[in-house]
Amino acid sequence: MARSAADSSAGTDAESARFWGLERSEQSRRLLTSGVRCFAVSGFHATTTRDITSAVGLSPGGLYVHFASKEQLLFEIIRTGHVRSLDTLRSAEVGADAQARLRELVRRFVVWHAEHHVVGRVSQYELGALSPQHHEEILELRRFTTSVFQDAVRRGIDEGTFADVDVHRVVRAILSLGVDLVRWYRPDGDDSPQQLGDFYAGLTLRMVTSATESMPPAGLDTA
Amino acid sequence: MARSAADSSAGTDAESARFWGLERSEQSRRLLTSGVRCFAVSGFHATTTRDITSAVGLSPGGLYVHFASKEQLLFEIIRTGHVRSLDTLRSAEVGADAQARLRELVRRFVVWHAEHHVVGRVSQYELGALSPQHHEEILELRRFTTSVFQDAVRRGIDEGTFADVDVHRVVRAILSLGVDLVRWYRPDGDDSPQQLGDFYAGLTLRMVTSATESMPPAGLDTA
DNA sequence: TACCGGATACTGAGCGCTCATTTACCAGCC
DNA sequence: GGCTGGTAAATGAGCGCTCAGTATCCGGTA
Repeated sequence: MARSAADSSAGTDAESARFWGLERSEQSRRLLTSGVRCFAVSGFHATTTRDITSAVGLSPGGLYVHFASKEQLLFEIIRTGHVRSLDTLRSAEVGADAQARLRELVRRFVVWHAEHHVVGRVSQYELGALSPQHHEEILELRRFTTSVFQDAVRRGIDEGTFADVDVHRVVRAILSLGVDLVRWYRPDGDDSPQQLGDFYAGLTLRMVTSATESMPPAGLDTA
Repeated sequence: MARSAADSSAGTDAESARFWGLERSEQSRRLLTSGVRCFAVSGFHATTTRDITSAVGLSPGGLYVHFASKEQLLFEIIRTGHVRSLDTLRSAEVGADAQARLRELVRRFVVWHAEHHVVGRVSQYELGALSPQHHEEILELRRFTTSVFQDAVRRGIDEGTFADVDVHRVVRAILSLGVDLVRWYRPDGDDSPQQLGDFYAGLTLRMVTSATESMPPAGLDTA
């Protein structure tokens, strides 16, 4: 059975510390976890500082001992979510052939988003509530993620393992499949994160290995 | 060139009337269109009745002549979005073979979400702001959409045209690709809605026609 | 051991403000 | 003269955040 306790990345204290960072105080981590839960359920603007703090037994003012503002708390959540997701991609083996490489990347990306679908939902849905500076900082992290996949696909094309697919389009499709998980995934559903990872990795490989059909070039309308 | 004026489904008065419904007054339709724009940019809770009404030259109270509440306005937007999207699926030819059928469904679904990505974003992202009753009503519409795709895939499997794929999983992937469009699609990007429709239709067919790899059955963890 | 000084964590009242909605009123118009 | 579509002002609730004050802990000192 899937580890249902890990679905919001705060199963145990040790897990929580590893996820949010060892340098943060336990109370800070509790507030982050509470924020994740509240933002995921109601969205940033509909959750109050009272909601967040009362869930960890603090009064409203207690939040400002640990964070400068509600928005800062959101930013720490979203940044950590993106960094952790990127970490799992970075720690993937590079040595294997292009097919194994892409398979592993997709698997990791999907597994991460399934296991951390609550953090993921906040990271994807509440971006618009960030300040422009914070927003830009997150977009920078995303460009990194995108380029990891693009490099993997390009490598397969160069090697001749993959068909001559449109890299941008295919990578966008791969990211869509992973990202959209956070919208519908439920830990009590039929699939474990690993099963979904395997399944989507299979889909992805079919996307890049089958022969390219005659596809109109980008920039021209077919109509 | 893609019809950029139609990207929020309110290019002309006639288009607007056809989209929102002929029975609605022009001012109502203007408010709906303004609501779409505001909700898409800032989200439901962060947009004020002033934002919505001032964009059409009304005072805040003017909204309540046409809608019972801000939530009701949101509901009308989301309901209409889902109904219109479903309409395009329903009006697709049934007669052709399973492959042509699925191709056409995906194409229509993708084209609709690209052309109406602003309405689509509100429909997908602001569901949580609806009242429980309204929320449930939307979920009902979604089940319809899902079953249209499921029937199409099942038909291909029964006919022997498609591989013996997992219908639930594949359809979820198809819906993910279409739905996630509203998150990233920009009308000034490289792809027109039709091109994306063709591209994703191609991906989808590869998903269902290639041989099934050895995939673990759902419900058991691979770990 | 006893005491002190200061840092840290937190409380909870409440300020200043904004919000959705209501109400009272008004102008055309069939 | 009521109906429709609108305004402006008022209402009351609730928001993020501040701040004066309290509790607790800890190292240094004698």
